[in-house]
Amino acid sequence: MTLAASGETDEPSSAGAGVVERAPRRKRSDAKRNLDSLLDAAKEVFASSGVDAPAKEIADLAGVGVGTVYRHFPVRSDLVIAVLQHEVDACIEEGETLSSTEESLAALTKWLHRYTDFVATKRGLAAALHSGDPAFEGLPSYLLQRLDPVVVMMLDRAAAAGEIRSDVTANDLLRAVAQLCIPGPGGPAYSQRMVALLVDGLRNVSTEAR
Amino acid sequence: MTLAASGETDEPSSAGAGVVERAPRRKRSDAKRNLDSLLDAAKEVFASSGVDAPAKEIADLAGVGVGTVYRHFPVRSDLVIAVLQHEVDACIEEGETLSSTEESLAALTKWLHRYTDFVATKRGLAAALHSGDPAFEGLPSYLLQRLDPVVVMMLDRAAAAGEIRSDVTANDLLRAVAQLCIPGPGGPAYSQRMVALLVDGLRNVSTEAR
DNA sequence: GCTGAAGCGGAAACTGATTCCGTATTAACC
DNA sequence: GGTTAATACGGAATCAGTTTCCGCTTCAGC
Repeated sequence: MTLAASGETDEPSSAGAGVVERAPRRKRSDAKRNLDSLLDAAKEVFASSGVDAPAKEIADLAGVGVGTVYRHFPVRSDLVIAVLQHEVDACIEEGETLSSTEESLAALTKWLHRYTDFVATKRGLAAALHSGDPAFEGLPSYLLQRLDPVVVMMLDRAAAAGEIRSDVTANDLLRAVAQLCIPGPGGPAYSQRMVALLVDGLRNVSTEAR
Repeated sequence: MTLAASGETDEPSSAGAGVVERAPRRKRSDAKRNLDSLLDAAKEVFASSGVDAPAKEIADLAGVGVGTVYRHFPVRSDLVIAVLQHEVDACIEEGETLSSTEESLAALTKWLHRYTDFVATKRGLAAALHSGDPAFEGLPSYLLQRLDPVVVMMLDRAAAAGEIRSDVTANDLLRAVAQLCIPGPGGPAYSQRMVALLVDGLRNVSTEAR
């Protein structure tokens, strides 16, 4: 986790071995307040105007200056990640749950549709993920890094059971799904249909690369 | 074909019935020259810097002012369409050829991979298609409108032969393929693999919506 | 050659991102 | 409760790119 601005703990960590160092002073309370309002504001603005909403809009809603936004979150993706954190965690947990309660293919399928819903539902997220905009550089790698383990697990289990081909990686899948979630006419329903098609392709063992 | 700035013919069309009208004067030769250099320059810049390259870059290479770019091509997508015209035509022709020389499923499959290559190879095109940027608004609809007929034909033929499910439209497919062509690690090879997966899903009749 | 319509160039206005720095606030220490 | 240095703040300034606009130039038609 390389979150630039997350809260740390309140306690200043005691100085390292040997070197005589002044204990770092505690984080300022107004900074903490601002960071909180910023996160709240961002969540709201992202939901209504998308993750690429102008920085000023977030700053205004949070009642701070733009400078404060950039100080806490030097790049846009830091802010997006901070806001999405919990939802991503929930996604991971659900993957683990499905894995342990469902048959291997069903678990994978259900989870992919759940993930599709997650990505397709966050305004501008899918587009940002593939925009190539340096402001969002950190996003794809963050999601991949977080989600990869669960997906690998589900994928391996289903492949071992012979339910799906084994020449597609978790990375491939996560990226493809997110691409199919880019909004357009048809809304999330379109994305779900295309993901279903992809999953059907996954089940087609006959054309597997060897 | 709703190309805003394409060449028209040299001859001013004679006036309509009844109304006495001064014959419109011929298009100025310098304007034609500029339009040509603009198209040449755009083709080059699009190839090297992507379809979202700054207007100034194109203007400079063409040896004209930015104003001239905007006069001929009020929105970016007009210019992109003008540049892609021939390649799209070629794509359509190839679809017709494949249709008449190949077995139905093979024709569809080959064509989709050919289309994948086309989209994945034009710098920034796939991203622009799904960017939602108003500057590119016209692009998706142009491509859809041009390509839809051939794809519908191939799709129908394969569906009639029972080779593929019939609950997926040409529109669905074209869009999905273009989404999977958005560049990233793995290059066009990734796109081709994912399109192959999608096609495999298409062949899976068992889960077809009824 | 004249003339006015058509077209030109590039400066100006605008939009949003990002940096910067003088000022305000705070934690720590007395 | 006062002092001080570190920290954080706000928003003006800067920057990059798009888009508009208008005085000047060039061309087609005569």
